[in-house]
Formats: sequence, C-alpha cells, structure tokens
Amino acid sequence: MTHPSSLGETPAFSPLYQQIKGLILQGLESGEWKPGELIPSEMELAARFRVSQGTVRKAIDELAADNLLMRRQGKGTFVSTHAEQQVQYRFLRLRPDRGDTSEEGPAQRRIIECRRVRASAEVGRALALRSGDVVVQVRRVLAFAGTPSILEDIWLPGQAFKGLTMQQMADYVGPTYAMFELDFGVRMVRADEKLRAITPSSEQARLLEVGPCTPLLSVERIAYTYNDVPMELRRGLYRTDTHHYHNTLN
Amino acid sequence: MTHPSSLGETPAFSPLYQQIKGLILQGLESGEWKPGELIPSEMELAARFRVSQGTVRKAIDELAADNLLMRRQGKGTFVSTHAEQQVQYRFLRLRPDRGDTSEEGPAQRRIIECRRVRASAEVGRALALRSGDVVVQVRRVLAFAGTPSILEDIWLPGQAFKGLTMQQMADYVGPTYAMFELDFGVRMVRADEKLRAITPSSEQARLLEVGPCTPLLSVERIAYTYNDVPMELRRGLYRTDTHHYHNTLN
DNA sequence: CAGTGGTCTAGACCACACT
DNA sequence: GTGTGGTCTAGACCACTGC
Repeated sequence: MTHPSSLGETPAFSPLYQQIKGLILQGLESGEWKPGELIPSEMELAARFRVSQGTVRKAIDELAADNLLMRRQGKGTFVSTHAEQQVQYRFLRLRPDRGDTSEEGPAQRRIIECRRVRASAEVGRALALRSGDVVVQVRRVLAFAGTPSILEDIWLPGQAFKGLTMQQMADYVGPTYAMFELDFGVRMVRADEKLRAITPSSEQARLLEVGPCTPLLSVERIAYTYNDVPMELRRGLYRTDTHHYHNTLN
Repeated sequence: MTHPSSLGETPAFSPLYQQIKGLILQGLESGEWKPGELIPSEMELAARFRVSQGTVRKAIDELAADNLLMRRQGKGTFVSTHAEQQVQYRFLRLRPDRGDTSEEGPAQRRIIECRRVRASAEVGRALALRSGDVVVQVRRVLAFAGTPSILEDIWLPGQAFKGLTMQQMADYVGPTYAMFELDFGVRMVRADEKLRAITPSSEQARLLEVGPCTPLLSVERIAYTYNDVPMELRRGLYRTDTHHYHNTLN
C-alpha cells in the first residue's frame, strides 16, 4: 500500500480508502468471495491491508451503497447476490397498480426460444463485441397472475454463457440473474435503461395477448458486471394496463 | 441533546448523528438556511450541538447523499437548489437519443392555461388535500429544438401557491422548481414517478403535433417537500420518437 | 460469552479556495 | 495565511448475533 501523497507530481490524488475499495473489488471480481458469502471482518481486512479499521469501514460503506456488499450488524459483511434477496427482482421496476409486488409472487416464465446467433451490429455495439461474435439470444414471456405482462428478448455474450440451454432458463427457480451467478459466475451489478412508448408488431401483440394498437412500454436495458463491462442486452415490452414502471427521483 | 441510550426501555435507539440530522433538517425547513446559501461550518455546528465534528460530519454526509446539501471542498456546505445547478432539470429523465442534453439547451415553454379549480378526488388524494380544496392547475408544452416534446398538466396546492400566475410560469428563466423555491419557498426534495405507455387523446395529440395513434410515455409524478409532504402532482406526456426516458439501476 | 458491525470522540494532517 | 471540507488514525463503548 502506497500512500498517494508520496507518488510525486500531480499524483492524481486517490484517497487510501479508494485504494482499499479497489482491492476489495479485486477480491469480488476474482471470485475470492462469491455472491452470498461472508467476507473477512473489518479488523481482518484492516490488518491485511495495513490500514486502520476506519479506512476499511469507509471503503465498505461505499461498496455497500453501490449494492455490491451487504452489512448485517452482529453477523458480518456479505457479498450481495440476486438470489435470496427480499426483493425478488432487483432490477425490475414494474409494479402492480393495486396491491403489492409480494402478493403476485414470482412471474410465470414461458421460454419461446433460446439459440446461438451471430451478433448484429447493434447487439455487438451494446455488448462491446466484434460484430459476428456469437451471442445467445433468448425470447420469453413473463406472466403475472396468468396474464402475460412482459415480452423479453435477451442477448448474452456467447463466450461467457457457453452451454446455456432453454431448459436452464425455464427450470431455474428464482431470478434469472441469480442463475447467471450460480451457473456462469456472471454477476450483474448495475444497469442502464432506456424507456420508450411503442406500438407492438403483430407478433409481439400476439405473444402479449393485446390488441394490435395497444401502446407498450419498451425497456431497453444494458446490464453490467464489474468494471462496467456490459454482459447483457435486454429488450423488454411491458404491458402497462394493470402495472406501471416505478421510479424514485432525488 | 439526550443520548438515546438513557431513554429507558425499548428506547427506539436513535444514533446521535441521526438526531443532528434532524436538527439540521429543522433549520432547512424553517428557512434558517435557504436554497443556495452557505450553512455553518462543521466545527460551528459541532459547537452549537455539543457533539464532535465527526458526528456532524456523518449527519451532513447523509443529507448530502439525499441531495439536500451540497459539499464543496474549501468553500463550505450549501443548501441544494434547483437553480444554478449544472444539471438544468434535476427531475427530468428525458434524454435525446443522440447527442447530449446540454446541446439542446433549455426547453421552450408554452403555457396553455393556468387557473384555480377545486381538486378532484384523485388530485386531492395525491396531494393529501380535502376534495374540494382549491388547486392551481397548469397546462403547458415544452419543446426541444422547436419540436413539442412534453405536454404537462400540473396541480399545486392553492394554499401554498397563492398568486401564481400564467405570466410567472412563462417568464421565469430557469427550472420551474427554482421559481417555486424563490417565489413560494417551496422546495421539492424528492419525487415518485409512475410510467405507462398510452395512446393520446385527440387534443393531446394535437398539442404535441403527433398522429392520433402515436404511443406516448405517460409520466405521473408526485413531488414532495420536506417530511414527505406532497406538493405537486404532475402528469407528463413524453414523445419518445427522438428522446427516451433514462434510468440507472443498481 | 466472544465476535461482528455501528457510533462517538479527539487529534493530526491533507487538499482546496479565497484573500 | 486562514478557513473550509476530506482523510486517516486510535481507542472507547454500544447494539446485535450466535454459541
């Protein structure tokens, strides 16, 4: 550990706790600590990195604020996971107009297709691949209370998701992102979404069981793993007749 | 200042810094420090509240994370304001598909109406008013680069917005929320939004200069001032042919 | 009980802005 | 230089969890 102030001219000053944050991040990326696992205590990390507990604390605070770690008083600090979270779907902002998300329970999934294709220019750009690289393409419908509510097209880098099958997509109980963690070691930590109102194609309307002119909410999501590496492009069409997309601003 | 651990059984333990946070909040609500102003230094506040600087620091950290305060190293801590912020519209998530928001500059405003009406049941519920209470209703169109892009209906409690005129809505240069701060002492600190895809009415289509079947993004926003008191209901219709609603998840 | 994270303090020093 | 927020440390004690 080098203190930044000793690095010379225009040292691009980086506080110690930021460096510690980086080191902890390395542990997460490298898989030293896996999703759901307990990381060493603040004191242990402080000893390992030769800094005070307070410095480790500040580093962990920021990682917890970014949802990469979860602190539990009396127990320790855990690596966040898309599995076993109280919120079933961490990235899904669709809420029922009446009632609570918990009442609906998990969505019913219907996988329509899952195949390997060459990335289009657009998909390649979104996933930072060379166009022509293989991607896994999945199409599925999610239903709440028997009503098909979401039609999703998902593109994943073929490299990282070798061996992903339709069966796997259909059978895994729990969030898809949890399956990605478990079966492929791919952890989504952040996502950007672009929303638009669109008119569905006839096929899209059919799959969602709506009339041909029903406006739908188009949600284009790019999900990133560590270091802002994009690992998923997902285009969702949401029915918003009984649900809405919820967002909080501050 | 009473330390919470001395309060007796099930003391509903509240850390000191939370109490300090509350006291600073009081100063903000009461108008002791107004938007854009400098608040006392950490040392001064520590002396006033008889706690250490570190405790004040943690309180301010949380308020800054909530966007109520802005820290500027070497200068001091300022009360956040919707005016003079680098981001012109803090709550507006509509972005151009190509290029940057800054290139577009501020939106052109056209006020269509501004009048006092009795609150409908729905508006009354959203603003926690008795139905029948007077509200100010504003309808306006915002245009980017000459293209009408947003149609907004705004409802404000008549009580707090006495004297708001069409002129004022039209003439103020800068974010509307900044005008609310300056002229009415109403500071919006947080907002909830519900998004849907809808088909516009013929009038809405006319005002936004789109065809009758063009799907639009409906954004229903409730903006809150301190203590989660709702102070504005706003229903926006966004054209999403050249723009999109942007959101980040983590 | 021991071990964890959570709070609070006091003091030292650094980076930044203004004068 | 002075004053501000920002970092780092060391130590004490509190609250929660599980043995």
